[in-house]
Amino acid sequence: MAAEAQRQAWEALCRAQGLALTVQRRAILECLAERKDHPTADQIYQAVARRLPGVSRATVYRSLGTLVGAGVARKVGYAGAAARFELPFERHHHLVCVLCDRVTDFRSPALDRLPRGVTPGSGFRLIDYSVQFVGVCRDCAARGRRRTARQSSSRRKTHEGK
Amino acid sequence: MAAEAQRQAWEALCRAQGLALTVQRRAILECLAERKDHPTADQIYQAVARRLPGVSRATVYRSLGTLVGAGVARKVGYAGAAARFELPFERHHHLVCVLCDRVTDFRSPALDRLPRGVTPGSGFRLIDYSVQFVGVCRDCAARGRRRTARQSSSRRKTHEGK
DNA sequence: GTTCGTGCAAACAATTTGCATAAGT
DNA sequence: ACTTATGCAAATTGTTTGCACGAAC
Repeated sequence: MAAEAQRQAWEALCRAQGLALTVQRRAILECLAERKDHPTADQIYQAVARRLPGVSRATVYRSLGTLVGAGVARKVGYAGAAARFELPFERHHHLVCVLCDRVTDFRSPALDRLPRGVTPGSGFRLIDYSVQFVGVCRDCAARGRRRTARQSSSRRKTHEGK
Repeated sequence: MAAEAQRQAWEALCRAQGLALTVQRRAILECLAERKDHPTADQIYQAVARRLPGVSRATVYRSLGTLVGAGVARKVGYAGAAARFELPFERHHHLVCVLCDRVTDFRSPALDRLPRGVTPGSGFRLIDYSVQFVGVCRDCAARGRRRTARQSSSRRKTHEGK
């Protein structure tokens, strides 16, 4: 697996920008590397806390901010909902569920060379782009739900079960 | 101007779904129709409150939710930041600034026929899609800012001035 | 030894909710 | 009349911050 390569890549990135490689940051990055869903900051906190009891939620939020700023991690998700994170590997796009806010990756060769001649003009400094498909995910559709029942999110429990 | 047509369109939409056309909702929709930026719920609240003193922030949030659910309005914006809203007119895409969270419309014929053969498979019920360009907007680039100085947001003041 | 990062607790900001009242249809 | 929205206030949730201590370079 390319896990090792991936780790080295982010370590290099951090060092290049003078970011200290603390245990906490490593744990966060490893957490992101392990899961293919797009955890919220709080979910990451919980995962990290399992291996690293005593971490602070603040640290997770702060680190995520730093890592995103450094380009090591990426922030995705639906506006108005909790931010979700991922490691920026190969280009892909996102399916966002308006009901549960969950994000699913979506790859499509057809969409991969978008910015052909597309220059978000007038001084906009492009960092990244992706196509966002908004809709209702399979799970929510199956359950026939309607409202954004904002499933008693994080803070303590780890819902969003499978 | 097509303003009148637009208004009739959304009134029809609301009626079709049994949504009451209250003064508040009208005000909200008119506010959205008037401005070309993508106001946050709170900014909408403030605009509406100017013409309709006494409105409640809760009403604005609730109405926006309802309207989005009915397809009369659309929620856009950057994950983790305050949600922003717009009326869903002709297809367009968004430039999102990671520094100030502001959203700018971006039209591009090249991007308009995206979902050609693109089927976000496996049970995902597509409602809408758009390309999100993430980066630094001209203003922020000019100011050479760095951090998400989360400009002492809304609640009372109306920054984001231009 | 500095500088940068963490933990804690508290502050903030964004959004939601329960309930009684006031519209809308 | 009946149903659906509003206003108010309070509760939740998501995220940020100030400060003293501890860890990386």
